[in-house]
Amino acid sequence: MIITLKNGSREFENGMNALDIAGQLSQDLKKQAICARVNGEIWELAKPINQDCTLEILTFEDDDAKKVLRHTASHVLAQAVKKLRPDAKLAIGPAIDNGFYYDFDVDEPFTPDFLAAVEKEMKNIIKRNDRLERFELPRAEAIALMEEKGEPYKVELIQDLPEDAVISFYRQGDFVDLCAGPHLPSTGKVKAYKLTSIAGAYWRGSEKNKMLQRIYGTAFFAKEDLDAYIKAQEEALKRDHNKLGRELEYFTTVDVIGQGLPILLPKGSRVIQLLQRWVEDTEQKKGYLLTKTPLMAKRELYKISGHWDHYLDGMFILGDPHDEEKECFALRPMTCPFQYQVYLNRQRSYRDLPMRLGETSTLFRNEDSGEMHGLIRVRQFTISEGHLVLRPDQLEEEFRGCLELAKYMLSTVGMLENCTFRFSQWDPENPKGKYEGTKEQWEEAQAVMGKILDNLGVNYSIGIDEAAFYGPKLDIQYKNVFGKEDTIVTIQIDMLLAEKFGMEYVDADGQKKRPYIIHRTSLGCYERTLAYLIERYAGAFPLWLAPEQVRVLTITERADDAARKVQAMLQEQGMRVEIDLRNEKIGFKVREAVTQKIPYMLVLGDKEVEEGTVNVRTRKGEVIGTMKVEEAIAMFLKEIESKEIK
RNA sequence: GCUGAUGUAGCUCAGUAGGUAGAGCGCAUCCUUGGUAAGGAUGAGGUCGCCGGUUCAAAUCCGGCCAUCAGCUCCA
Repeated sequence: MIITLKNGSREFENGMNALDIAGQLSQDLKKQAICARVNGEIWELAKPINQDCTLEILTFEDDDAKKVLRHTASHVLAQAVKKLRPDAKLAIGPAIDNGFYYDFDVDEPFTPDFLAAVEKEMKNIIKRNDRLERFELPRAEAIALMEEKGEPYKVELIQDLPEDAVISFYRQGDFVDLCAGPHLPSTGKVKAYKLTSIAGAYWRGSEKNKMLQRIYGTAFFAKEDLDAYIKAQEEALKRDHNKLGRELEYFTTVDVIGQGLPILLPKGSRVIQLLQRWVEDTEQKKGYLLTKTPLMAKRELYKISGHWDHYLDGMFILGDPHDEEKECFALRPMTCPFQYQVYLNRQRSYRDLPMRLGETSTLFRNEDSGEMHGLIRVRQFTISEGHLVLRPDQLEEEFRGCLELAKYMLSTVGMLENCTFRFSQWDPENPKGKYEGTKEQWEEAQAVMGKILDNLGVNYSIGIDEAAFYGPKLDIQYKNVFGKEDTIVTIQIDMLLAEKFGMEYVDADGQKKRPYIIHRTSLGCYERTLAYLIERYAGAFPLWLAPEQVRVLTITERADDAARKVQAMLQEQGMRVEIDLRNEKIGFKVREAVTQKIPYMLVLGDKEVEEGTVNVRTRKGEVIGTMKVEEAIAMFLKEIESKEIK
């Protein structure tokens, strides 16, 4: 058979497996081989190859190989847990980004001590270096085997497989698990691993099911890689906005105010104000009209929009929602029906379109108590909301404009390179009745949006059942330091709410027509953005966004007057400047300013006072040196103007 | 909402055989006027998250609630 390798084709004997072939290529490769990619599919090394194909021998560098290693590690974990707690029922144990987990049903929850014991037992299993042997069984026998082993969850999994599915198992020593594979040849290859945490997780991801115990872990091929990963994790957690944002006094929370209701302290408020002004000014240049609409409305508005039926639980209600006799209000969970009233204010012509409406809009959502997280998931937040009312022929051009605006915003604040794009679609099954509108309407909206995204060359993944109830979305996603992903910017096409609110325009032919609407944000939720920026910069904001840009530090009180003058000169230019006149040594003042991540320090002593200069130093420890105040100001203003990321 | 962990001074945390509390940082006052990441002394500051129970006695044991953290579910 002819095997196409990375660097050319070669002939091999029929029936050889990937490991044998690797051995013929080089002994090093054979040693490092973890699995193989045969015609794009991941294969175990031991699987015989019987026909011409392309073959890639995968080492740990490859993401797919890491998955195989980690998947095998999850089996080792399960085997160890079964040894120590034979009563544990096995659920599922896949590889995930950066690691793996396994879910168990146990009467007594796992403890950290137990985790340590499991790690130890895993070591024994790895030492024994048992081979992982694959075998297949017919459906009835597969079910019988799992029933005999007392694994009801596995039985359920088998029962849900399609009739024609191949049902495979993997055996390592005395442990057998239902599994499609592929796996490493033996447990001894799991060299560097660590169990990281215990958590609850619902069986099959549904809150209606029993909550199981999940053990998370990670595995690498080499100890150094594991250590590096653990160190990187620790470093990442130091940037956690929920810690750093409080330490640096960007925000705080207070029990008596309540969950999900953070208080923005002066520094956090300043950053958000700077972002807001910039967003509003930029949108104005892009032709957006500014609106300011109420934060609450009568229940009747939400009945029209559909929120009353779909999201009553998510709203803060003022009054008795079930007493139809009395007036009942609700705080707004979104801006759409409010901003639509601006459009509806009078009859609109096709000449009025596109109409781009923007609003810095505060929203209220009654999130479940377990959902809140620092500034990323909160119950009251402010977004750069906007709705574009369009003729069909304007849809693509305006969608492009929204996407370009969002990308400009995200790249300016330094976040774009870590964003991913998700085309959020409905679930045609619509099991919970979440989505309104007809199949035809959904298919049309998704087709239009898909075409636009493809035309714009957006590199997106598809998220099924992630759409809004009224239409599909392009969600721009961002990950926090824990690797948890949330939406930072969203651009949505809506064909339902326009109809519900009776929005129309008179076209050139005199006919009344239904406009398309784009819902969009340009920089998303300001609280969330602030959180990500704190993590992105570890609190060291670019000069234009830094709440305190410059601090003037005096060496002796003889410099106090000069320091005040310098502060006044910088403030005159619109800069945010504080002075530190305290009776402390310069080293102490510098240390404090650096700890607080102030971009620039201006040191003033007798020498500078005499010369009328300032001594400029950065938070990175770079002493730029002595210069005239005017020179320093010019340098700062240039950096502010450019929004440079240093 | 669910699972687990946590809650002691403004902050970070000590306080296991139940006997009404400690440190560092910060804060205040005083001394020190110094040259680029911590000068020194003194002092103030706590219903030990809240409510209830057990006990002669609870920060410590038990129960309920509130809040925080991680994960799950959710996220218009």
